[in-house]
Amino acid sequence: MSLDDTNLSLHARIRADIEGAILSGTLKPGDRIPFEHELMTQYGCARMTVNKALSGLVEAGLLERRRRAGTFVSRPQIHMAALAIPDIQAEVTGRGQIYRLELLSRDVLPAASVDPERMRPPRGAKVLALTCRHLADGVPFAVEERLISLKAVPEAATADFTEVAPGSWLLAHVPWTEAEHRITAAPAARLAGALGVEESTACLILDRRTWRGDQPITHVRQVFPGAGFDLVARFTGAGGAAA
Amino acid sequence: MSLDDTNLSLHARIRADIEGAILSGTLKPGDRIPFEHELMTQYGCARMTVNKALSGLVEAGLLERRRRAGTFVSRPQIHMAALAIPDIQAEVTGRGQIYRLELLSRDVLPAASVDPERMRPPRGAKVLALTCRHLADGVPFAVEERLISLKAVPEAATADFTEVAPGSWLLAHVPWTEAEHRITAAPAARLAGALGVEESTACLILDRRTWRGDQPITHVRQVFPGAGFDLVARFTGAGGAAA
DNA sequence: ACATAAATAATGTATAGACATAAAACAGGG
DNA sequence: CCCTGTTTTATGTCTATACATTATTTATGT
Repeated sequence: MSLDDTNLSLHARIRADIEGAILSGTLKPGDRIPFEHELMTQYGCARMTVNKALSGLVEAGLLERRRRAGTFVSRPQIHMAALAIPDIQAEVTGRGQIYRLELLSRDVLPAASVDPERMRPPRGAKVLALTCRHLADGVPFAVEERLISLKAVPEAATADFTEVAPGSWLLAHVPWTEAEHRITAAPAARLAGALGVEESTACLILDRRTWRGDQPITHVRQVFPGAGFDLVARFTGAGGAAA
Repeated sequence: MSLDDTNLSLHARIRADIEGAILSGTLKPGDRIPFEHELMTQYGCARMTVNKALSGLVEAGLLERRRRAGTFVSRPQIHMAALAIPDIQAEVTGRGQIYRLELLSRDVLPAASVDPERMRPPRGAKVLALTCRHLADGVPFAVEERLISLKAVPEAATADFTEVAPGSWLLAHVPWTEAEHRITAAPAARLAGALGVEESTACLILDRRTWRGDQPITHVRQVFPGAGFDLVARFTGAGGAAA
């Protein structure tokens, strides 16, 4: 089973063996893996050690366990992928380009005047509305329109967003518990000027909203001219099915 | 700590307590949580029980542990979200519309003539190239261009893709181990006719590739006219930071 | 003061047992 | 044949202990 006697701990080796068998296809979704008792004698260890290995794989979603029946390879149900939502500054500098931020507008709005489609701040709260342009080597890379609830993030009122991008600032300051992303395509339209493209240019639009419990924190719409950017989601996982 | 004495197991309760404290913000990223030894006396249990609770939270990415230093709330680095990649048929019927599939073209190509950007099939392998149109209530919903490696999926050569969409067929037949998704925006261009829109219409483009080990299985490019569709990723999780 | 060695304190791993729990298999009784 | 208990069995949880590992702190020698 484990030809290479690496320096892994025993439970990590058991785990790696099973994970490998699943990823290589030797074990297929729905297959039953040996009982804890069998693995225990097979590896010559205590049941807790086997249990810890299997528990990790259950947590990771590779296995399912049914009492009395045994432990089975999960059939990956919905096709999920880990989507890395990029920090724009990191994305630009990661490409070896020079990043620059421009703050195009900054306003404090009463909650009532905020489009409820974008954010539903608590009654009476104030909302900071920002428009920023991200540039890569001086060329517009993206424009973002952002709302920040000052009820949730009062410190934002005094933060200087001419140097640090609001996204990076929030990333470092405010924890969230829920997030929603919506990805669409649309023409640049009224943002064409700010992006330096034609009005009809196809753009990738990323809407992101975050909450802390019930309280909304921020909503941001980032608009990327189509040619310059794409989102990549890479997934290595349990024998799903190729769609 | 745990006011509601639910029917949870002890390690699950410890875990829930800490998870709750993180999600509610009582514990912030970077904070140190009590040592195992302290939690052990606090809950009146063995260290292994505490350890199991914490190990789960480490696996889930909520905690980080440093020997001799203690256990800390993670500062969530990259912003990840679970993205549900939709099955088009399910998406359409889920909206209460009638789904229909049209097979526009079907060819078998030698590996050498396949754009290596799309797929790198093994030498000498044949590749099935399909173009399909998905319709919702008779209106074009998406066009997909697909390559299927007949080396990896020989059964595809004889499958009837005029009824079942290739995506659904593969979903039911072929397990994968790795997948990559790339999301971009572009004008409809040469697919404008098939989609029934202007050439300049902004479209959402989803490129998906799947592998089984090193062997490529399929590549598909699905093109959605901008107005008709969006991808949604919802994430409830560990005290990340609001970007 | 500075490099080096020893003590310390936290997590990491593992053990051998125990009892709990739930679901499947098996038995009988109607 | 169906329904109902009873037994079996694999996982679920937990304990008390032991030693390993490693980064820090403290002590020590130059």
